[in-house]
Amino acid sequence: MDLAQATATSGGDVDTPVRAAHAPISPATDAYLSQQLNPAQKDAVTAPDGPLLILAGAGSGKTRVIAYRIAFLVMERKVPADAILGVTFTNKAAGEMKERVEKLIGPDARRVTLGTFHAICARWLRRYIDRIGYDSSFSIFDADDQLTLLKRLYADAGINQKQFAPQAVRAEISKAKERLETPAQYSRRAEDPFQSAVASLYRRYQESLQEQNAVDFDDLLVLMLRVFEEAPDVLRRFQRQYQQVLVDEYQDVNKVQYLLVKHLAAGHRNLTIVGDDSQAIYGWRGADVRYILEFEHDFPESRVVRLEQNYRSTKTILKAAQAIEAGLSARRDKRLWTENGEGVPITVCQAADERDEAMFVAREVEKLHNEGQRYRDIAVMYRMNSQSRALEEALVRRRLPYQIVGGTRFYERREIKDVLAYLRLINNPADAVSLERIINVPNRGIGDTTLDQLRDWAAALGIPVPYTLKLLRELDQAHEQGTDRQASIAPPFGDRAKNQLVAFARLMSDLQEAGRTSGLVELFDMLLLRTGYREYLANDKAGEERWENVMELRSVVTDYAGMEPGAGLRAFLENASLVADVDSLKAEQDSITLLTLHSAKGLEYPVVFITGMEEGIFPHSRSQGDPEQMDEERRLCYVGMTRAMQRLYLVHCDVRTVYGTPRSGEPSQFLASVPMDRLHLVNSYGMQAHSLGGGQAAVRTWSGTGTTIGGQAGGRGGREGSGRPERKQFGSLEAIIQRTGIRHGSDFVQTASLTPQARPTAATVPPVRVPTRGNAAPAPVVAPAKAKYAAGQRVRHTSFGQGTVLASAITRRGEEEVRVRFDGVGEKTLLGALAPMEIVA
DNA sequence: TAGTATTTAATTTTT
DNA sequence: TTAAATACTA
Repeated sequence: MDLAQATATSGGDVDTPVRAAHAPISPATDAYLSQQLNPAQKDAVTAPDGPLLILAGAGSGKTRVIAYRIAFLVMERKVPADAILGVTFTNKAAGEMKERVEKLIGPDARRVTLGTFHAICARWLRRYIDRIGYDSSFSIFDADDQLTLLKRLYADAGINQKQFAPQAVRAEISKAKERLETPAQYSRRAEDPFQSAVASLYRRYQESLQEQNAVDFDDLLVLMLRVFEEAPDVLRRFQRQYQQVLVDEYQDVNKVQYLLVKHLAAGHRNLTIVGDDSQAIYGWRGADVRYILEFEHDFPESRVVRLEQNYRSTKTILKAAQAIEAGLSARRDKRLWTENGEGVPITVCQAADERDEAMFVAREVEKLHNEGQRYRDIAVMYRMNSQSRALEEALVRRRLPYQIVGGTRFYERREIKDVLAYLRLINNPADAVSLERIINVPNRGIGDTTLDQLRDWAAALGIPVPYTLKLLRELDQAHEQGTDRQASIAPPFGDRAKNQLVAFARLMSDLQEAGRTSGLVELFDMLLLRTGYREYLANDKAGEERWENVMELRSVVTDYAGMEPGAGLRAFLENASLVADVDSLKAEQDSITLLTLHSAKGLEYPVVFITGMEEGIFPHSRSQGDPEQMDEERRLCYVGMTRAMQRLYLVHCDVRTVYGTPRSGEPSQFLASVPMDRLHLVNSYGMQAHSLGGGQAAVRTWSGTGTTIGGQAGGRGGREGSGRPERKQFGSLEAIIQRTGIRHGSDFVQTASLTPQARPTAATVPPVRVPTRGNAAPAPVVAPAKAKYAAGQRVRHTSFGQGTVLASAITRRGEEEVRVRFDGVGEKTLLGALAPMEIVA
């Protein structure tokens, strides 16, 4: 029996008032819920109207609870489905929620409003943004568009890019918006030169957005809030429509989202929020845990339900995660427990470097798969997207199927952005950022000079750039018809440039016409055809693949084929702007999932690997020194570990190559928090790491002295007391030269890194080919007249002892690369300056 | 103007 | 390592 049947059999309630909020629950429903839910979950689901705070620990079944509560509200409390508003963190979560509710109450579920804050606000703004001076065909700018716009504004504001990184300015503006500061308010607060620069940029930025009828991600929320505040009738409408508001992941809500929720629930106060302060990981995005911690302050009459039984993880995993949690400096008291078994110990692996780490993961995955584990049950997580590369390589090499979340996202690919820019411009002719993106893509001979002239002309006329194009077309048309018409200021272009501009303007106007009349798929095809985009891609190295991506986009477009021309385009664009990476995760596909710890929020897997458990990586170096940020890293670790159901692997490397240079890394402090009796220590071959000895020694290694750089050569692992050799890093070329004793200009030079003055002519030093590491193609370099090491030489290294030089070469970087066989240790390739060796004989 | 060569800079996490 | 900005050449 499902909930629908249960309530149906309870009978007789149909005539009772629409919302009998505190009415007793019908016995049938009650019995059904008791059977489906534990007592706390049932309390949460059946809680009476009014503010409700559900503190849901990891794996405590909160999605289930929200779905049941929505179903309960509809079926038992007779709240119309379209009077329920549910906010989730991702679109995927919204989709899943909808499915679950549909299973409980049937097709009515589709009338529930479910989505992310951004998606919901975008939808609402389409209807009401005209109240605050925008047009409903507004473009949504992503971070990339924001940067493009900012860079454009730099010149106008007389600021140069070297001084203040556009990235930093973008982040600062975003923060200001999250605090609801207008440019004027920000300007008043500005103290240092950076802030003054931002103040002026922020003002122009916002003006420019409005001028081109565009909004950024923050605006979606901020402007919706403004609508609420400036158009009370709209707010009242929403308040009336949504009798019940539910918000998931409330610990990651920011000020604007908080205020939106508060406004919506202000009348009836039927607000259900769900969250876990220990899982707050978006502080950097303006989220503030205080909103969940102080919920009861905000809503004194609120009811609190704690979900403390974990159904997901083994006792071992839960204990370990709680040990991480216990290290937080501030948290709400919780007691998460589980009836699940102890399970297997957590595996901690010490790998040599990221390739070794990836190897370990791949090998382990293979082993598990041979034991019957499905690939789709396995996830590999990391702190930064850049860490995925080595993992991918290893998985490809072993031919293991995987899907990756994030990285270069589909919608951020150049070809996709190009096509989207066309579509955006068709939808919103004022969109200058899109216009400038594609005005010369494919090449139309409209270069920088022409573009500058166009902008100057627009400025002189005092109209936005996109309209000057329209004007130019009209002038041209008038000219052809003999009814000559003059612009107040004559267009400054040469004939060639003018013709190209007019042709482009015609093209766009034709496409815009098609946008109004044709279906979306026809429009899409026409756009590709008329622009010659395919031919353009043919010249590209990766043209084939790019074209496939365009075709993939076309298949997405077909989903909107049935809609009205304008509306379909709008819906498609909106969706394209707001999809998150996790949204595209395919659960059905049997493949390993690679994703960042942040994207892993809300997901669960039987087997979880967390890689890069090193100081500086996780916790990230940018967080070190700031207790609040360190707490957030720790919560992130907690989130990651609690994704695991049965098996958890924590992997760290001795050496990791960051931006091309290897660095030694100490094991993450988080590893030291994990109770030793829950661990199984291995090397990258999955073998028990004897050298780590008893737990105590290992813990000491982790928390204190660190491990040896490249210590994998012999007995892998941190030998207690071996100490950590000083961190040796390549600095400037000067430093290299100093350290290696090679003088540039005379002894050797290589072309790429040296200053032009020092670059020799080809005649003086003939290029030779030298062997490089691995099987990579030999790098063409200039032969050193005198390298430090020569084949056959005996050398001594601080970590590896004595050895014999096999070969030596100067790399493109100007580093001397030396291959040495160390006595009893095998062959190693070393960069001279990274690991200087003493020449013995 | 377009294409190529070279230099420089940047690297957290995302709706 | 690589993307993006810049300089240079055809």
